Amino acid sequence: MLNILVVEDDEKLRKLFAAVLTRHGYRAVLAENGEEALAILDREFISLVISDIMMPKMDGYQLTKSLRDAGSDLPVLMITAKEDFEDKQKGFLVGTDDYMVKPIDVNEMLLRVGALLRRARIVTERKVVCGETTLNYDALTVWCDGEEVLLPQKEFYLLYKLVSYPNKIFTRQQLMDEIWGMDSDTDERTVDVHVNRIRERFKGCPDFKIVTVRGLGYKAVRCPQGGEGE
Amino acid sequence: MLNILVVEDDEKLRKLFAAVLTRHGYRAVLAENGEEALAILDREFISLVISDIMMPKMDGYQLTKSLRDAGSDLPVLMITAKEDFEDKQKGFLVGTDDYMVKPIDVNEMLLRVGALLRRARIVTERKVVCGETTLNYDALTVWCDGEEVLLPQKEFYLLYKLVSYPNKIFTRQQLMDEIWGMDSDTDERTVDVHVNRIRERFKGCPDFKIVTVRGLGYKAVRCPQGGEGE
DNA sequence: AGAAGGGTTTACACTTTGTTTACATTTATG
DNA sequence: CATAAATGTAAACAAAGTGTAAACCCTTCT
Repeated sequence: MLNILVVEDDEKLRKLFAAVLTRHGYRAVLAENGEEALAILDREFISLVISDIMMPKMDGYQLTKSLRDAGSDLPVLMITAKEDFEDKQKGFLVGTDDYMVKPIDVNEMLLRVGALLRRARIVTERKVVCGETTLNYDALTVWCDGEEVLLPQKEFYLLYKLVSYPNKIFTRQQLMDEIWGMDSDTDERTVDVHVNRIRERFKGCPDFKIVTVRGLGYKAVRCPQGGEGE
Repeated sequence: MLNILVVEDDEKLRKLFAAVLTRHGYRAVLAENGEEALAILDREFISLVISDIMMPKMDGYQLTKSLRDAGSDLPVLMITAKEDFEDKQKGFLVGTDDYMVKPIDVNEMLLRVGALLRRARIVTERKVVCGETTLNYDALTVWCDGEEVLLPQKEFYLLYKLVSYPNKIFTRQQLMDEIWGMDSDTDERTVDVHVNRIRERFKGCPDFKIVTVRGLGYKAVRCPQGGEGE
């Protein structure tokens, strides 16, 4: 499922967009301004941002600029009012990928979202390769040892996160925030259980291992491969 | 060899596209505007059109419209500048199949060309083969296991869609949008019921399987066959 | 060694999601 | 017009995924 972050201060619009996106198989994540958006981006895997320009606290330009400055190439679809439009260079100079002028036609929005996602997917195939093993984010599958396994969502996202940043230690809290969402009231121990399930499932896989870092959390390590001797 | 018609008034771009396409095994046919393009289409067998929107004499919208009015469903990949987008209805309503926003990334272009051709082939051949099984779009029939079965529309289209893109996961919503239409108010669960009917009907068929991806949707997988090769 | 503080494992309960069935409604067909 | 076929709806049912808790097992530190 693709997560789309909608950054819009007008509640009505926000809800409208969310409804439309949800209806078309995306998951909409909502923020009222750029600050909130950045916080969310920090902890959730977002595939595309739809952002208004005029907003309190942090506007769309600033938001996009922050993203680009941080080296992200997340696609951004900007929403402008006609009035804002005068300084249209501004928007694109900071790295917007596309824009729409209010009033928004939701079908147009869907088309643009589709086109941007297609492009983004082309540029960044969402796969992680680790030795002979490949994780396919879109299919929730792991190709390992000659067969493709379909994982449950939580397990997959957890594994994907860990394997995407090999050797990086994640605290349980970080993992919870990212995969369960900030406002989940699930117990931290649950992470352990899922790690256990993943370990069980891939105990035969020679390419990676999930290592416990006592007192801190977990990390994935790539295992050096046996073209060499044992 | 597939012929691709490039309609672009900027000579530099035209040559760039031609070079890239040629290098990847297509034959590029060039036109400077819509009028020229139509003339060429009249006398050459073209598989796909890549057209700029803004051009002298006849623009991309008009070209596409002429094509569609003449009953052609040739795939058209439109190239737009961001500014063209103002009169948004225009582009998509006349039947563009996909679009790219300038500046064009040629790799992206190739991928989109590939995708469109693939889709077009499915559309024009109007049948999909999967192992020993053949789906015939025009007759709504499935040749499987030595006999031809006529399916009800919904069941057929659903199956056809899934089998046309093996391994690709479709959300219920995507399938609804495609087969029932965007503004259908039919319940998503209905998809399940049809999937169930299809499964029941083809439980003996060894060539494909419809797999549930919990929390996401459905996908078709081709079953590796004993003995047979590719 | 023994206690304390993690971490792991297991079993189970609960929730969410998908499947199946029966039936009502609509649409095609003779 | 009658009948059958196709489709949609609803409800009962089944299963997978997920979370909780408790028991167990290490490591570390005094």
